Amino acid sequence: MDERSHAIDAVASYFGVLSEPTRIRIMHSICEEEKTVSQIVDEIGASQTNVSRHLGIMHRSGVLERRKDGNQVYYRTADPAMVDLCRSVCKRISERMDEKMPLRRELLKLMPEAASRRKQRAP
Amino acid sequence: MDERSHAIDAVASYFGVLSEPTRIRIMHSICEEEKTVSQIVDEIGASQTNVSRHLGIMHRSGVLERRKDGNQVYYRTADPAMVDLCRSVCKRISERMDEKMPLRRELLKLMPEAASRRKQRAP
DNA sequence: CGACTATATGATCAGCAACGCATATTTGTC
DNA sequence: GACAAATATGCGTTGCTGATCATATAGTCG
Repeated sequence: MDERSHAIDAVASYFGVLSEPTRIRIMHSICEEEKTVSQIVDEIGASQTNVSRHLGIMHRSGVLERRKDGNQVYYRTADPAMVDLCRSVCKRISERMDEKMPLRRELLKLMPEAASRRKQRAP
Repeated sequence: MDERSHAIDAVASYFGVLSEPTRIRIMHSICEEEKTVSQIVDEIGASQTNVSRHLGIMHRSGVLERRKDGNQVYYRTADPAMVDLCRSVCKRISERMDEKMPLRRELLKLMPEAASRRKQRAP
């Protein structure tokens, strides 16, 4: 494994950290201010086990930092620059979604169930 | 599944497309100019089947566009803005890698053959 | 038409990643 | 020390994903 491959793996791995809906929710939840595990659990509505696992993954891969305060653990984003970049990506994706489905909003108003059943996987 | 969940899934899914080393190689290979499948296969050194599959995934998820010319198929990036964003992310990750391994440069100086392999663009 | 090249795809298998459950660990409180 | 709260982790299950093989489709050339 040469240096280039290592760099490529690192980049892919980083994107992989952001490729989970739950982890995106976590990012969104704490991108402005640090929060405890319990707070995050309450906000995103996932099990404590699961949130703790995802936080561990994000922390080990350098996306998040942790701070312990007594009984609780606060997590925060490790790199403001990266957060901004991710924000830009998310924004751009939203724009593209709108371009591709301009009727989306209207459809959701007209047929909420059909619209939500509409698409399950976007491979 | 409400609208917010759908957006979150879309974002995670998009990052998922970029979470594969082979797909990062493909992106890197064609981010400047469109290329045929064969060209990409030769450049990144993966099987034709595999490259074709990854190209299919990237195309279906809107990352790439295709153009057919006779016998061959040209692929190109679909969104220059997104390419720039990804470039920024990659750059930032590299910086973070350097921060984490400050001895890296020194090690490379000590092992010249590794260093000489370091930065090679396809001719 | 037949041979050849370029690309895509169905079937299959292995590996991994996410989840839930139960449990461990740490810390605060009485 | 006993107990409760907050967080982490080992284990087993399950579903998704990527790689490979064989084959299909489409276009080119003679």
